[in-house]
Amino acid sequence: MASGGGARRHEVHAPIADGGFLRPRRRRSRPRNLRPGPGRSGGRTGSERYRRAHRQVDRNTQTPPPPSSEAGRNPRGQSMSDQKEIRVRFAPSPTGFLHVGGARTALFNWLYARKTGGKFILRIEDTDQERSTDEATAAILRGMEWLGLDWDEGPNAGGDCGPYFQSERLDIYRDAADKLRDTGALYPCYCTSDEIQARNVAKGEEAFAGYDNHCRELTAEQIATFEGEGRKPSWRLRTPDEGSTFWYDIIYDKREFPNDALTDRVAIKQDGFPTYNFAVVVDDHLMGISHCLRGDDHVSNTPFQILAYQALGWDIPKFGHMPMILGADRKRLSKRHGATSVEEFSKMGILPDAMVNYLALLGWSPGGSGDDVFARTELIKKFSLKKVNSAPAGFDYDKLNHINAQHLKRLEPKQRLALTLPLLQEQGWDVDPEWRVPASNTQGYTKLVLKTLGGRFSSLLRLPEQIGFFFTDDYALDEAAVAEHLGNDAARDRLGRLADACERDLPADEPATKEAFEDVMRATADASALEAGDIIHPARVALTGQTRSAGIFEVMWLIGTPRVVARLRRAAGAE
RNA sequence: GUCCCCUUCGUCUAACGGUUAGGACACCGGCUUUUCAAGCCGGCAAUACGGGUUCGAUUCCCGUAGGGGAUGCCA
Repeated sequence: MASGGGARRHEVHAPIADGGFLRPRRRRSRPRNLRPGPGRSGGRTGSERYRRAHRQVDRNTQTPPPPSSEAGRNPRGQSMSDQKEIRVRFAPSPTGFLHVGGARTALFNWLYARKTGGKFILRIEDTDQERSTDEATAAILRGMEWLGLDWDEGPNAGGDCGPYFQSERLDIYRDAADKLRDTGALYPCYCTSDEIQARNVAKGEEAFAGYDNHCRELTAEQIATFEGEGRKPSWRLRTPDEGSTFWYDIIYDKREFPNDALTDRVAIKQDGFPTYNFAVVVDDHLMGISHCLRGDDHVSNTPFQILAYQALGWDIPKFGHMPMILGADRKRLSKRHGATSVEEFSKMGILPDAMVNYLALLGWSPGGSGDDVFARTELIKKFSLKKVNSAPAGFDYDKLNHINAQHLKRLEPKQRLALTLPLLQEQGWDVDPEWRVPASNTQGYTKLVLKTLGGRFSSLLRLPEQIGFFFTDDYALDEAAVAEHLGNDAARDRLGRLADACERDLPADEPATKEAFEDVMRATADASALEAGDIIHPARVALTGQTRSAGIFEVMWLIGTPRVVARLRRAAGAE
């Protein structure tokens, strides 16, 4: 933990840190080498140059930007990024499936790009060799495709700023790191995390209290000793001890961190890979990212990243940190809350458009009053980063289901058919010419079946049970319904009479209309001095196996006379 | 421990410092109907707490409580 010393620190250690201003500016003699070369060890940790370099961008650490100008929200007090092309990105690390939090982050970036005519870039952050897998990358890509979040640059899409896998950009990070080593902004640290923790504990602090800047001013001898022991350094970014680092967050407005609370974080790991915090800066800059929109959990990484931009002498993008998504219990969303990967939602019968609609509503709102159901195009039209909330949002399955049902209901007949046909195939359902139904093929028949569903077409999962009895005689029977409506002689007798009437009064060789079925049904009821309902309810159970269905006369019309009669007789004969 | 953030009906949220605090989900009731949905109509339900500032605070400030995040050579 940086304490005391302040700016004087650099002076005090000048003999060590500043190897000599007469020295020719160091070339990258071993650009691929992440360790200090033998001749380098004295090297200039470069306090002087570091200070100078840092002063140039000090605007960003101490002086507030000009007040109340249009550019006032720009950390650098410039308006140029307002004219710059808008480029945003989603940068998942492939350590698992695409979960709702990541999907929402991706969505907001996508919406912003589509809204502004900017570019949406997908970058895979696979610098963690231990945890990154190809399967996870594939799963994330699948998830993105399912959601319909198409990217303009990235895997399978190409682009001028590739490669889009961080693991293929190691040279690039090395060059950037070399630049920083030259200025002394990066210095070697030989501590292991165990050692750091042990020191923290020894000082009476918590083990995870952070790095204590132990190796900040190592002498040449010390470095030589460590190297002699065969230790390899990580490279940490020197952070200032005074002042503060701040930015104007698109969502939170001003965010400020006192520099003395910042520790020197690792930029290049011992294995030569960059840390996330370093790679993200290099990539965002090189890929021309104008707006860095990400989860709220990155807020405390931002000062470090800003410092890295400054050390590199690069423009700083705008940052926007969106609230987290929590479970219904306000805890971080996890498996025990139910589905968390977008593919699970797909299996649950959620439409991509509905998922996108619901996710957009988590932390964002179009404002005003009215319906919350929006088509994708409406979402793009209405979306605004300014309306993004700063409070974490809880995930609500009820609302997701409602929005899904609404999207399902608004589908065109053609779209409904397209969703249903594969389902039919799965079940092996087909239309039989013997049925005497008003359609000659499965597709036409299904179209009619779906039409009867009307507003009942609200769940893909329930669909098979909703329409099964149209296609097969082997449909499920609701036992309670059977017991209640078909469990007595009177009801069975009525169904027998209805079957008789159907055979007697309906045309034998052609499909009967639903009106004809209704006439027969009502006439049968009248003849026995019954209410129509007394015969309709048992008939529904007999014909569909359920107490609830589409209008019964339409059902009969689509099932066809032979099957109607057979099912009625079967029920009538049941004991 | 330290740093940062958040807090409006149960949930998602709206509200230039002046509103009967609005909408959506869920829930309840009614209408409609051959059932179930759908649809339509109606109902229940909130500014976390305590102090300020102000003629007036959901809104601005401070504190408290609760929640979240960070504090990694994970991203």
